[in-house]
Amino acid sequence: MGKSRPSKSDSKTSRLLEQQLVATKKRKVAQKVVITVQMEANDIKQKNEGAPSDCWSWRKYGQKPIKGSPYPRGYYKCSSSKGCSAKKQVERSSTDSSLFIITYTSTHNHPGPNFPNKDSPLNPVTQDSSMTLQQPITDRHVSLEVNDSISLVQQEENQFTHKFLGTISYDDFLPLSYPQLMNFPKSELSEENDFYDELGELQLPPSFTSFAGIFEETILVDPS
DNA sequence: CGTATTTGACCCGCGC
DNA sequence: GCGCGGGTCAAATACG
Repeated sequence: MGKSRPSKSDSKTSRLLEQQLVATKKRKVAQKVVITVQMEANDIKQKNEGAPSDCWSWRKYGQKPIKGSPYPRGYYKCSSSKGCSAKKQVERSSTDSSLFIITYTSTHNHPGPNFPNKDSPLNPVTQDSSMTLQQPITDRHVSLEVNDSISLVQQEENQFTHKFLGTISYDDFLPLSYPQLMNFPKSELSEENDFYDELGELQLPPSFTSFAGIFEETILVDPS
């Protein structure tokens, strides 16, 4: 009978208050990484209808149809959501059903549940990032991208200006967990600058540069 | 029976 | 100010 949610406003209110408090107290730093995964129809038909699985466990908490796309977009949260605000969105390209667009937001606060062969995902990426790149490339190609500009797989210039597209194998950067990759020691970011400027001035360690396109977008919200 | 997914409602920001 | 598009919540259901 009851159609509307009873105590929705209450929880919402408290949550909103909390968010506001946080936003007011300290500026919020949001990170976003968009990667596009090209899979073969073979792979899709095999078993994984949805997105390729990474080493993290995700809990689906929503799905919405996207305007202009026949495929819906899935919203996932980290399974150990207690204290971990890592989120990801999985979407299929409207034109190429073999193209998956995965958007990662925030970072993990805990070690992954089952990590194949790496030390720990929480480790800063200072160890063997270059080694990963030398692994054989599998059949799935991945492109990583900064910002929410949705220009997909293109061969742009090799400069990491504000948009960079690289191609590495999916399995290669899996053990590194891309959200954690964004933990690299960046120079002090001016909080009042546009991220375009930021990305232009980003100083990446040499080993990192060879990663071909794993970047972050940092959004700074200043309460002023 | 416990946990993950489904699914419609709700909320919010933005453009007109 | 209103409508639209996108993101999240949470009750219900499916699944193990």
